[in-house]
Amino acid sequence: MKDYKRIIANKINAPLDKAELLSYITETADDAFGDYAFPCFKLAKVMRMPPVQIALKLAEEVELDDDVVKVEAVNGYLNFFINRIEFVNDALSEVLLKGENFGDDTVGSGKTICIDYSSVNICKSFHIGHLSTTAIGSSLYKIYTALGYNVVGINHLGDYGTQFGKMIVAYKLWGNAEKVKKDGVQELQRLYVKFHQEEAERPELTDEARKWFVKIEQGDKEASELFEMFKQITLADVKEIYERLNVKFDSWNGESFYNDKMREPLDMLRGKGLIVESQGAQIVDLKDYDMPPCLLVKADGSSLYATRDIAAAIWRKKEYDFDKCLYVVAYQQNLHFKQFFKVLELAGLSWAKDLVHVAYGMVSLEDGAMSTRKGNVVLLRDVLNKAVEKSLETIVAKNPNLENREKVAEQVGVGAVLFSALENGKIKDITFTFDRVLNFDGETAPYLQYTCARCNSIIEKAGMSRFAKIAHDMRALDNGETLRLCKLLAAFPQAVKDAAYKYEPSILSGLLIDIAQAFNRFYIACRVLSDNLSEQNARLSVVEATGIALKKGLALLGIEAPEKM
RNA sequence: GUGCCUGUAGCUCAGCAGGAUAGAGCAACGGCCUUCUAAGCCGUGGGUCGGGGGUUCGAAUCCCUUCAGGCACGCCA
Repeated sequence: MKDYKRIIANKINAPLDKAELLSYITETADDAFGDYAFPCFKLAKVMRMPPVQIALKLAEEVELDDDVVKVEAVNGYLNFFINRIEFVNDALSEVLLKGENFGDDTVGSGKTICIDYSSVNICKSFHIGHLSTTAIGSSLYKIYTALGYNVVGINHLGDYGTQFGKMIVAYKLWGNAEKVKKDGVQELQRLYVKFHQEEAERPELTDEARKWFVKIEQGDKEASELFEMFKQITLADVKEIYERLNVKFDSWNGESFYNDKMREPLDMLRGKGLIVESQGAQIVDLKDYDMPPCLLVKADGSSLYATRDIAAAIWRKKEYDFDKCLYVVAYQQNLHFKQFFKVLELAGLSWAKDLVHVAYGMVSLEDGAMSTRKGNVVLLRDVLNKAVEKSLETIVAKNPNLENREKVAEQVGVGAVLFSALENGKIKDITFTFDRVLNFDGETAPYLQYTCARCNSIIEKAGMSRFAKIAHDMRALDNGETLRLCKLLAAFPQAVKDAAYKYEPSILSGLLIDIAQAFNRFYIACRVLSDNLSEQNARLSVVEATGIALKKGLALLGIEAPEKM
């Protein structure tokens, strides 16, 4: 694609640094104003003239050519009209040429990026509170991969802590192998909830749990076997969910993996004189940085969350030599990440700056916060099932002859759920409601998928004619609908990069919605299939390019696009 | 109390390295299936951009202040 901003900047004869001039050039708010604009207000002082006059003067001096075909001075703006037909042709050619590689790049080649996401807790069922980290992390995984990065997806399992001692106690008191085998995590969850209910009145259970946790750590046979069973049951459960969500990991090294990897980092920090003793615990004082201290060793000698994360960061740097390591974790933990990043920085590890906390907002229910302990959760499985069920109902009602209806219903239902976690800025809190997730109209995944299916349908109906060697009649593309759509298609590659660098998949999902809207307007305004094959071929290229972009965009969000729906 | 985040239409949000009349979707109401999938398209109503100052030719966007909500703040993760 041509760099129109630069081309235009070179045509403006203003007393300004070229780079500065270039930075002022913007896209117009409305196609009626042209395609690019240069506001002349900043020049008023330098040139000692009113902006309106400056614009008029500069307009006279602009040399028009094949790229920039018209210039207008309006209200102090210098408005440029580019060769729109050529632009449309270039934009479409770019998409069609790249095909399924559209939006891909090589900026990341030779670089490695670790993404810590989803990170489920053993013995806890997968609920909607886990959806954001999973969907955002998975999408970033796919986006960075498309940009050429070597990506390592890490599921940092929550598989360490006294809660597993509690689970063993609960299991021995109220559970049995048969039930656990049959009901899986649901049963583990029930036991977990029951323990916390009983614990309130029987504090001795807490001590018992601590003892069992110590046994796990010491490798006691019974304790280890039970813990391992809990772990396998949980993993079998979540892997089924990941399968449906099309989410993948390269590493399942969780917290327990770092049990024997904390001594070295601690020694290193001590060696640098960073660790001091305070109230029996060992801490890194962060007063100078306006933060509370970072606790690394408890008074009883055991490690903490931060210790483990420090060990994990160091291990990952050694193992993967990452250029960046992302942690897709809710903003609740802002301080924790700031603290342990700072500790690594103070330790003189230059790569500490490459650790990034990708924070996202909290999910709550209409009646308040979710709590696994209280059993007040909405399971993701149930949400997915409801969405798929609704999708199937819609298919039966609207397209009863559709082949593979179950498969399509799964793609649409799951897509709708995933999209609900990717459509808005990630920092926003979300109140979960079925109404929101089960809405398939408007700015939703089903809308994108539907638009995609429309594209496929037209192309299928056109049949072989699109390969006919008839020149495209570009006049068929000389309209506002096509121009707007092509501008959005041209913005796709940069949106993929912005989404990556801002850790914000919603930048991409937002563009996809805009593309789909623009296409549907094009669809209504411009008939594609026609006896006039040269006109049809021209418009068919718009349809095909849109289909490619939408399918690719959805794939980068982790959402499948059914051929038909 | 201190720190961080959020506040834009009834609801959910976009816009926030300042720029031309503040945009979508949902909900409401009214249209459009004898031509490409109506999970769609078009139209109508609806906004003191939380409030108040300031900087600027120009502020939803930058600065200050204030209010409201969320989160976090030493031996959980």
